[in-house]
Amino acid sequence: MLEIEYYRREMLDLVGRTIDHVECPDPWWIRRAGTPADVARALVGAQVVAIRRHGKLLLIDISHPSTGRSAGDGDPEVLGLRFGMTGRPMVDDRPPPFALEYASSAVHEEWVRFHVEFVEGGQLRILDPRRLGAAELDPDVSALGVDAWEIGRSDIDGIIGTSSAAIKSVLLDQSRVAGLGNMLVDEVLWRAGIDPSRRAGTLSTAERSALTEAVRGTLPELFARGGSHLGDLPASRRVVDATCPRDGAVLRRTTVGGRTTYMCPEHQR
DNA sequence: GATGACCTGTGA
DNA sequence: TCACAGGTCATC
Repeated sequence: MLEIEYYRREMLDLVGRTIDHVECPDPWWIRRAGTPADVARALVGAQVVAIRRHGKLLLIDISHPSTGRSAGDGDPEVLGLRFGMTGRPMVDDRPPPFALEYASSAVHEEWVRFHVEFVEGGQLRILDPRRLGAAELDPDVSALGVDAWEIGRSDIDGIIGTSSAAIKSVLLDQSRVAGLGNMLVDEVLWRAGIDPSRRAGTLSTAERSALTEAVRGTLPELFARGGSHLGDLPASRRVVDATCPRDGAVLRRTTVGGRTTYMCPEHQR
């Protein structure tokens, strides 16, 4: 999600431009939006009005000044972009501002899944080697939970509810809280001193406060450092026999919610 | 709520 | 050669 916020800021240059041409070399990548012809029909002639983010979903607000029609008559108002793990945008041929942890920084033409050219010049290209991302028209933002960046202490009880699932699974559930991925959740739970496999509903009031503060502290801090992989429990420690930077214990590698999980058996309980 | 499939580049 | 990465979705 931190990466998506970088992308959002990078793409702010597109605001005000009018879409002249759309290419969808990979129909798989736009499957949610229909066929390449559907997408072209929906986007060409539209103007980029704003670029927002909710969780991991990037939202491009568009208007259709040339048609003279008002909203609500069927024209899409939002283009949604999901980047998955390996997707990244290139704006006007500028490379993304940083490297991804699990993806090559190379630019292969065959990795371009989505390509938009603008009347005023320049273009937006989405590269996604592993094809985990997707484009979507008018995505249902209401299906997503509160944005993790905006989370407050009062949100936590609603997020956890009466869930008996592992707290890690709950935090990864985008419909409860949007924006936390596998590595960020591990980092947050490590900071809060909470075992990822703990049943969510069993968290005490103090633990819920610690969890909230961990989320609120971690996101701005790691954003400033440059990405999700640069936490105190960084990607470089997600290896066998790595030790906890807090107490020196050997980190445990487990599976929680179907995801590889690193945690400290000494201080996460 | 839990599990596995899906996508494919990467590194052992 | 093959396990693994993780966000999302289908299925139980």
